[in-house]
Amino acid sequence: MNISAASKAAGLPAKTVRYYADIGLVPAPARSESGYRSYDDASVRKLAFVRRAREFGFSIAECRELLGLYEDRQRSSADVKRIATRRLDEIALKQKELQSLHDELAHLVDACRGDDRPDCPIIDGLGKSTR
Amino acid sequence: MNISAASKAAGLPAKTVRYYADIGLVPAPARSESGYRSYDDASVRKLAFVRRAREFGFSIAECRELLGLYEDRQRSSADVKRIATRRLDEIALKQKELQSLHDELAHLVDACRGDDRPDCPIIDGLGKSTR
DNA sequence: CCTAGTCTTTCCAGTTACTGGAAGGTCAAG
DNA sequence: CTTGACCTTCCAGTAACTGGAAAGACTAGG
Repeated sequence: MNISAASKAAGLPAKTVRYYADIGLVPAPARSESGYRSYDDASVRKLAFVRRAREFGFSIAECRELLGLYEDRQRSSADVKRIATRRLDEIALKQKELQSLHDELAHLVDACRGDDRPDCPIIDGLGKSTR
Repeated sequence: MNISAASKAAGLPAKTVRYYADIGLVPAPARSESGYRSYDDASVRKLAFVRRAREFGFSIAECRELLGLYEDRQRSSADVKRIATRRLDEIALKQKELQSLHDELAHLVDACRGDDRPDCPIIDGLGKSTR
């Protein structure tokens, strides 16, 4: 499988696939005689695993950790749960922040007539410091 | 006012205050004889305005736009409302994504015993492609 | 067999929004 | 007069890619 087929199968841009090998996140793939990278199903699964983990917001460093656990037949699921739970806490925090952001901004937008007059509650609201 | 007083008043790190002038987001401040930057209340207000806008998730480019409107006595509040509403839509989208992320991950964590056995639903769940 | 078009390669640079750190000048207190 | 806190500039690094140029490889059509 050449890089574009593999990248399609994994759901990642080819550039990113190369990049992940460059930084050693995944092992460098075998090469054809002419130098083309060639991928098998196992590498594609690993790449897709990383894509999913990235979509879950895990950093590259965390993906490295998770991939290690993914490959380690001896790993305990406690390790994985610890990492995932931390991530879950972060997500919850982000949700709260986003909610108050949304509420504040929505309030400002509501208060704005949106006409051609220079008087604007949004601008005024942004100007008011919360600190 | 020297930079550290101004940065404290605006709620930004001094490095960031310098940076904002470097990229021309805010005008370069006056200098003392010895070369120290000196700020007045108006500049601090502008910096705080940017901080708030950044906290709302506006990009530097959008802040530039908003600052322009902030300073333009002729601007219509329709312009501002347009930008803020777009941002609000983005926030709502982000919230939805975060929610499904949270649900999926929470489901995996729930299904995980978190013991020392190598069998782990989180790892398995990440491995399963959604595409 | 040639050619056009699509892959693929490497490498370098740019993105976003800062942040860290070194080397050195300035200022106020004791 | 020396210490220590501030200030300056400049260079480099971060995260995680993304874009693009230049050049080699492969495939199908004529």
